Amino acid sequence: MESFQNTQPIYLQIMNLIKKQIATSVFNPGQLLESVRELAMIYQVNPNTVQRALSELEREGLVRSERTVGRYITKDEAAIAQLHQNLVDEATSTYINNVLELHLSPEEIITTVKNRLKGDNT
Amino acid sequence: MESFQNTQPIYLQIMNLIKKQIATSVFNPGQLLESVRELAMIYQVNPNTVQRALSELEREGLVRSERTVGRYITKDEAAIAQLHQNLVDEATSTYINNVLELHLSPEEIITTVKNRLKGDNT
DNA sequence: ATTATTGTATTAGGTGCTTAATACAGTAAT
DNA sequence: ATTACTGTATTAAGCACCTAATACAATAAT
Repeated sequence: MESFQNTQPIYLQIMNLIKKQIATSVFNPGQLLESVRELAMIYQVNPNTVQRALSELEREGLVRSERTVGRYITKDEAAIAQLHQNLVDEATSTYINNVLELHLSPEEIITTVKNRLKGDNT
Repeated sequence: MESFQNTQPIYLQIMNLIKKQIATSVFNPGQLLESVRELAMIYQVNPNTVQRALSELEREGLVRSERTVGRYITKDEAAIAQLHQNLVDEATSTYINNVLELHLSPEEIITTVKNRLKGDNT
């Protein structure tokens, strides 16, 4: 049960979602993933779209497929730690670039983040 | 002369680009904008794509078109200030949500941002 | 052996985005 | 008046993404 934006390909959004779940141990190393058809039901999308997302994740080495059994999350915990770090770094870089382009000073950026964390505005 | 991602519609990327330029006074209030055909040359895209982006910006009240003269940036400086604030808020919300989902604590978020600002990693 | 599940592949159709090629009406300058 | 520029509109084509409907080979459980 997930909803997706229409401004970005769904298969990319699913990839990012699963990456986050791997990086935060929602899926544990070596764990068997839900089947393509199950995930398609959960996400309310076509099985082909899930297949596309998982194939890309496999190409990146984060999951591997056992042809008639299912898909497993990688056991490589170092790779998972690296994934987590990359996701944090990428998000941070994107954000800092954005607000620098909006002419915020480093001090203003810090206070902006602090204020948002205080207010807990989700 | 701009390059765009292929994961998001170009007209949306152009909208965001122009919004930033309005919010940071690259374009001043009331200023005449480059023509559709000029912008298409600059961005290396089809005039129709620029037209689409500018139409949406007009719908949001940020530019207005003088039918056979050109397009003007809004004179409403309060609206521009509001635009700037909205862009900052939206970027910050998106970022905080992202890193919270990655299980970073508020303290870790602050130090991550500070470190990135120190390192000046663009 | 049969049944249900797995990943994978194929075909067809629909939609949105982008490009290309024109065209038109109105303004400004010569 | 002519010329060159505006925004705007239309048509056709191509492409990526998504869906729907199947199908197949291999595994696991009964």
